[in-house]
Amino acid sequence: MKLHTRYLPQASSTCADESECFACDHQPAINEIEKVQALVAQLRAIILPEYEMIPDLRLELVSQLFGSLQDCASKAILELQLLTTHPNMNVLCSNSINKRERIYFMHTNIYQSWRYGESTSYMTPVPHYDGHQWRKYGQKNITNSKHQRSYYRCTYKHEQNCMATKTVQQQEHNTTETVMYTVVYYAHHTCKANTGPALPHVIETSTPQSAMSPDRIIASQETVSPHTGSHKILENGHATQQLTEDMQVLLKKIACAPLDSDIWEMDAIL
DNA sequence: TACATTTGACCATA
DNA sequence: TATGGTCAAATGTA
Repeated sequence: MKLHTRYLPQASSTCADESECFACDHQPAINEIEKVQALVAQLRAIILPEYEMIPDLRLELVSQLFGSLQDCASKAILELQLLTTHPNMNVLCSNSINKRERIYFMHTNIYQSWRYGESTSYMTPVPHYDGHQWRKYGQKNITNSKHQRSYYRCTYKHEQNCMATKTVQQQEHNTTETVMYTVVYYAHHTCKANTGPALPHVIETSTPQSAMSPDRIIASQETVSPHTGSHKILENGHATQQLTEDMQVLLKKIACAPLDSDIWEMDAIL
């Protein structure tokens, strides 16, 4: 897409109308969402081992729900960062730009290349759980860093010519007790990750292009050992498909469950 | 035995 | 030449 700058007004350094401003300082909100992410990760670490003892549908469902929580938080952070860090985003603050012009700008190269461009980095306590299947192909010591950087490519690189890669590196200084990792994604997945017999021990987070529909959650599967972090594919064939269909029914039931219950009982829904 | 990870070597770039 | 990214053989695991 070619950028047409004629729609871009002079950037304003101040926000004329905060109620409609896209580019105010959202850092406090980002900080709070990052806390939520850390807490969810800790809660998952407590709960999932318990469900490991009961190998039924609930383990998969709980894993997916945790993944969805992380995904929501990550996308919220991404959107907020988008509106606070790009030097041209203050265009959106200008009082002289109308809604149509804003929409146009958000489809231009400046916005799109930054939003979906060469790389996207995230901070997360759970770097392996992003809803895609990755294969580690390298690990390097990085200068001035005591932690190694790991290199991953899409499992379907050769089968489907998917060029998505990512790097994972533990952060030097963590502000909380939770160990945080910097995950950098390069390129986008062009593969269909649901090929092959992958039964979900699914945890999905931080997927830049992911959608939150139950269909998307089912289709995007990563199998990860909760103890080693290594990726595994569990073979189940027909049983996998049946389980997946059951999961979709379950998710729909839960989606329709009353929200005003004092106690959220999965057994009642089941 | 198949597939994933590890790790040293190689390559590109600044 | 140092650094970081990728390759591929060796190794590990289920």
